[in-house]
Amino acid sequence: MNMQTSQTRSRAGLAAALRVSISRLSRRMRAEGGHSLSATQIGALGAVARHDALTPGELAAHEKVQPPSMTRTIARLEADGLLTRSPHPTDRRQVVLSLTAAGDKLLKEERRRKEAWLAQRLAELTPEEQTILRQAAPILERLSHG
Amino acid sequence: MNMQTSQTRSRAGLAAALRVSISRLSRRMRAEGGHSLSATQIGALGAVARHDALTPGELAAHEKVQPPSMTRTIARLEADGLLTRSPHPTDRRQVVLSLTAAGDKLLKEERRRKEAWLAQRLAELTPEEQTILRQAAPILERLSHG
DNA sequence: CTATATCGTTAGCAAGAGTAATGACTCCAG
DNA sequence: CTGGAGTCATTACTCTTGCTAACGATATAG
Repeated sequence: MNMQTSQTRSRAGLAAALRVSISRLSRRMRAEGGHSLSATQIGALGAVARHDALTPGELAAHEKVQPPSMTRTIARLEADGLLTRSPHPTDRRQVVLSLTAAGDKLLKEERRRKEAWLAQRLAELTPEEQTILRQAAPILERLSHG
Repeated sequence: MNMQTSQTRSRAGLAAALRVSISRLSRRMRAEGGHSLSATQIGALGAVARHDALTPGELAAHEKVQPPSMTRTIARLEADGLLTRSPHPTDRRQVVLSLTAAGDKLLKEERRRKEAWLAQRLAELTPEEQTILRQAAPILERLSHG
C-alpha cells in the first residue's frame, strides 16, 4: 500500500504535489456544495457565525477582501434574511452584524451537505489511508496559519 | 507528537476538519502566487502542458468548466502569446492547442514561485510531520478524482 | 472649534463563470 | 449521394465578485 510517487520524495516535489491536490480538491468541494449560496457568501456567513457581533470592516479583514466587496456581500445576505445589520452601541459610523435564525439554519445545512460528499469519498479509503489523513489534517490546518 | 484532535476521530469529524483545512490552505496558496496570470489561466496552461494537443472542448472538460468559458480563457492566453490554436488534422470543426516556448517558460516560473511559499512552510515541520504529508498527498489527489 | 482620520457605502470597471443561440462542419439513414 | 441530426467552437448576454476612487457621516485630536 505504498502510494508514494517519485514526486513526493523531495521537499519541492512534495510542495508541488500538495499544491495541485489541494487546489483541485478545493475546487471539487466547492462544486459539490449546495448551490443556494456561493462560496463567498458561505465564507462571510460562517465568519459571522464564529465571531458574533462583527463589523463589516472586521469581516472584510477576516475574509481578506476590501470593504466595498464585503458591503455588497452583506447586502445580499441581508436581503436574503440571513443576517442583520444593527447600529453600533457607541460609534454611529459602525454597524454590527449578526446571524438570523434562518442564516444559522442554512449554514448548518450547507456544511452538512458539503461534508457528505467528502465523507463518502473517505469511506472508500482503506483504514490505513484514513489514519494517514487523520494525522495529516491538523498539519494542513497549521500550514495555512504560518 | 499526537496532533490528533477530538474532531478527527470520527469519519464525519475528519471530513469537517479536512474541509476547512483544504479550503483555507487553497485560499492562502492562491494569494501567495505571482500575479502575472490568474489561477484559471495557470490551470488551463498547465493542462495543455501536461496533455499536449488538447482541443478546447477536452480542456474545458478537464478543467470542469463550460466550453464558452474556456474559449475566453484560451483567447486571452493566445493573445498573450502563451499558446497557439491550430487546425485539427482531420476534423475542421476542431482546434488543437499547444504551448508556445513563452508559455512553457512562464508556467515553470509561476509554478516555482507558488511552491516556494509552501516549501518554506514544509521546511518548518518536523521530519515526522513531513512524512505524514508525503503519504497523504497521493490520497488527497485521489479524493479529488472520485 | 476646526482639521484630520475612520467607517461604511456608492459608483464604475474588469475578470470569470454560466446559459442560449449560431455557424461551420461531420456523419449516418435511407 | 443527399438531407437532417449531431458535434464543436464561438458569440452574445447576464450574473457574481473583486478592485479603486470618491463621498458623506461621524469621531477624535489639537
